[in-house]
Amino acid sequence: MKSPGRQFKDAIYEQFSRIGKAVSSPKRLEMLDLLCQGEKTVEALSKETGLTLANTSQHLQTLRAARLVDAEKEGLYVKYRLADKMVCEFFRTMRLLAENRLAEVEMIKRRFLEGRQGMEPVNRSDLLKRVIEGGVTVLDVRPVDEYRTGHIPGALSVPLERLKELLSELPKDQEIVAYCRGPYCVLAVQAVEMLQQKGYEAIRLEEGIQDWRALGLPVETGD
Amino acid sequence: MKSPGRQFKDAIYEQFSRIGKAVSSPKRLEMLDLLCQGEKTVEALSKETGLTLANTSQHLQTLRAARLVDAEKEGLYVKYRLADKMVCEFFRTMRLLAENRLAEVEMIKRRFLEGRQGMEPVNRSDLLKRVIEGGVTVLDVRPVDEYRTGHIPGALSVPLERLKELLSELPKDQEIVAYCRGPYCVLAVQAVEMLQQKGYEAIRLEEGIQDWRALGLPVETGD
DNA sequence: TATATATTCAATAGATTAATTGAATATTTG
DNA sequence: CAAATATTCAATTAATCTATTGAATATATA
Repeated sequence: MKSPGRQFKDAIYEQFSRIGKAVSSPKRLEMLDLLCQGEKTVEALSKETGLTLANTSQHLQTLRAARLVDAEKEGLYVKYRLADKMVCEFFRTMRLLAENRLAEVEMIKRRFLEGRQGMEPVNRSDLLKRVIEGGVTVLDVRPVDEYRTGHIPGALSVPLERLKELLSELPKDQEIVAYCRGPYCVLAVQAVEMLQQKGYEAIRLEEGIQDWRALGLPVETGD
Repeated sequence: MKSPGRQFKDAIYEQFSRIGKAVSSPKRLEMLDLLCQGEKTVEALSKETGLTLANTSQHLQTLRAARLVDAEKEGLYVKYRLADKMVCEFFRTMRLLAENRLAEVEMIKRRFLEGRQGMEPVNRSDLLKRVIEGGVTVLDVRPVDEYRTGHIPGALSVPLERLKELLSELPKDQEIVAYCRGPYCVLAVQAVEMLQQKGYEAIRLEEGIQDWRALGLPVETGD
């Protein structure tokens, strides 16, 4: 019936579509984004995404079937991690494509940030330069384990939940730059809001550690 | 109910998943791959993919809804093309990810090539070098319009259907290297089979023009 | 203006997928 | 060994997607 060439193509694109199917669900994409920050337990992913445990587990198994993530049992927990650094790059490419092609992404972002943190449309490359050159206090407001996996050199680890208690240790005379997982993580937004309320001059860096790395900038690991 | 942060994330990843859904169908992936070679009419894509016209049109509209392709009516035909060069890069990243992570891809390829063209596992970088340096006759066996959109410098345009009639113009004393759209296009495989039957020393270059470009090599356009 | 051609639209049936729920399994801790 | 915890499995329902068919639209040609 079908020519050998046709059968071959069908089989090949069928395989490619396994990747596509894996990244066709919003929740799975959110999980991949989170896993780009480092390994996570099912429970942690469940909390972050707002899905039930069973549901989270099922999505993770879909991702695993597409060979995008690996699972390993460690004691009572199962830890999931990206199967390859390439997955992270792929996700980033997809993210950039969506940002470039889908006007809705920019709109949703703008609507969310409206009214928050003074709405000032920061000059991003200028802010990046200041972060690179120093002279500002850089806060990494993600959970500690994500900080340990990789952070901007010189950044202080101040997880959002601990920000209040650590406020006293921050310099009042220097501008504070907070960053988190990337443009679609709200941790830094919340941190900046709190800091501004307390009278600090604080600003958010949209870039996450993946973007930082993609710019060819050095990444620090450990404490 | 949902926190603003949660609503924001849901909306954003929902948008990202539009891209994922678009590339979750084997046939749509095949179409994207074809469109990476240049613009095509609905009819042309229908013939290449083996889908009915109505079906092809529907898939193209799905791709257009995800803003991956653009359509333009030209006379009696509607021409579809990639909405952005980025789409091609994204597809390539996805292809490479699938090749790296899904062992099945390599298996399917091996099974198809088994028994054909002597099965010799060519040293690919060596072959590329010979193509770059010259000393071999390079044939582009894709349709002429794809050749015009971009081809390996110095390659001769010999569409597979015209290969038989153009045989006499090929040098018998030089090795012939045939290439087509890439590793999952069968045109070059068929060309090499025919050439070998006719007594030529012919070999297939797996790389398509996208891979060639990604290697930073120059691309020639026009005739 | 009538006809042919290329494409799209609309309706349908069958297949696949996601969320939900409750039960089952496996590991650790008391 | 029993209880607690983390994860997975299985079954169900609702929603979504794909392929198919036949009709409708739009452009070009005779």
